[in-house]
Amino acid sequence: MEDQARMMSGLVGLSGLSQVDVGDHDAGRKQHSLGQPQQDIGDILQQIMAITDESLDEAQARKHALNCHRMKPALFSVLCEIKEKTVLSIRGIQDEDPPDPQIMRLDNMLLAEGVSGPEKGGASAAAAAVAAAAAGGSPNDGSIEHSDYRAKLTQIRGIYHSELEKYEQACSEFTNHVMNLLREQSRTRPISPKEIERMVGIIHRKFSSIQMQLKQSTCEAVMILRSRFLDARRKRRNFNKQATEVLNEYFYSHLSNPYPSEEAKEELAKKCAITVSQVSNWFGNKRIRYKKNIGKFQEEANLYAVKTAVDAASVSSQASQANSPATPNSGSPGSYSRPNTGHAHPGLHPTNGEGLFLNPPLQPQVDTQHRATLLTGCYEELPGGTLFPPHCLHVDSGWQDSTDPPSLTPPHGAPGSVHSDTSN
DNA sequence: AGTCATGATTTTCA
DNA sequence: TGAAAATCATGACT
Repeated sequence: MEDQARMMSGLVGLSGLSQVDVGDHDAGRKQHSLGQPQQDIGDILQQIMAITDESLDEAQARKHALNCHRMKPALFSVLCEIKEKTVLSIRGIQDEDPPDPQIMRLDNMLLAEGVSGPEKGGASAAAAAVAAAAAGGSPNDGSIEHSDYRAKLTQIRGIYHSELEKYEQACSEFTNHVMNLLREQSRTRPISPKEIERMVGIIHRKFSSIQMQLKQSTCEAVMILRSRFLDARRKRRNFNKQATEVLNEYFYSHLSNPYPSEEAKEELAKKCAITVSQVSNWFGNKRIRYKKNIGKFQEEANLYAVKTAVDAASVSSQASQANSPATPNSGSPGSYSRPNTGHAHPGLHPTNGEGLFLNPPLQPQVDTQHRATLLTGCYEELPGGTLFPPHCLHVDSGWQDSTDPPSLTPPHGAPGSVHSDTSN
């Protein structure tokens, strides 16, 4: 019996080499309950402590001695019996963990943001999504910001993958190490495959919690990057002077119907080096602000009326010199006329427009030579020196349907190269 | 710091 | 779905 106890203490000591709990406590407890004197515990502990001082060779030799001990088979069977009675330590352990919803959420998020998943599609898709969300920002530095965003996302992606790889490598290394250890120990004490499995599960759970932290940090980083990028679109930059002029020219020359069609918006956007949505914003703001305070915009309106009239006159005189003036604005290169005529925005404007305009023919229509002439003539007829009558607007019902198709005015003084100063 | 102008966003509506 | 209206946010100016 003394031999057996010594052997057991040796076994416990050996198992102490591993920092992993492999059921040694059960053995220790059982040993105590088998009636061993209390002081033996002290001996065992001493041996456990002593084993750390032993060299590897000594430990191996000791292990070998234990394995060759004549009582070893007997001890092994006793341990098996003990094990049988203590399977409860294994019982109740869930074999299969349901997938953690938190990890699933993080995974989905990382996939959507282009951090995990296929390299190319993911990152560029996310960048495209952000680009789309940021539509309305300046096209110039927008591309810079997009590339900046992409670069940062790639950086995050790189760090995430390298860290993930490290974790996975460490996890598999540690798992292998523990499994080898357990397999080796299984020669001296009973270790069921299920126990090994359980141990592997514990290790994987530990590592997956670390991975979750990594995923969480990565998600946070992407969110911060994203919010920073998207916040940039709120940063307002004034359009440059030329862009404002172009927009104002269109607005005041189509004051009767300041609703540019999609094509016109695209043309304007191109001319002003801004996006179509910015053009829409501008017209939306302009209409509402003009309507709210017509008086304030009177001077501006006059200014652009004169400007467009003068430009139209000069354009038409050039055209008459060079060509037949019969159809001065049709089909000529640079013409901004649109093919569709009539109601460009059916249903968008109130239908009660009849009689809203006190002087509809006075609308500055500079699309044709005749209209330009008419326009300049009209100014003289206007009383009180008011060049641009605000009457074309019915405040309650908005703008009347124009008899004139919404077309862009000829590119008077069109800026060949408009640069956004904003850099907006 | 206060004010105004103006581009962008959000809400509401037809 | 696009426009109106309200609101936010920022730049420029004083």
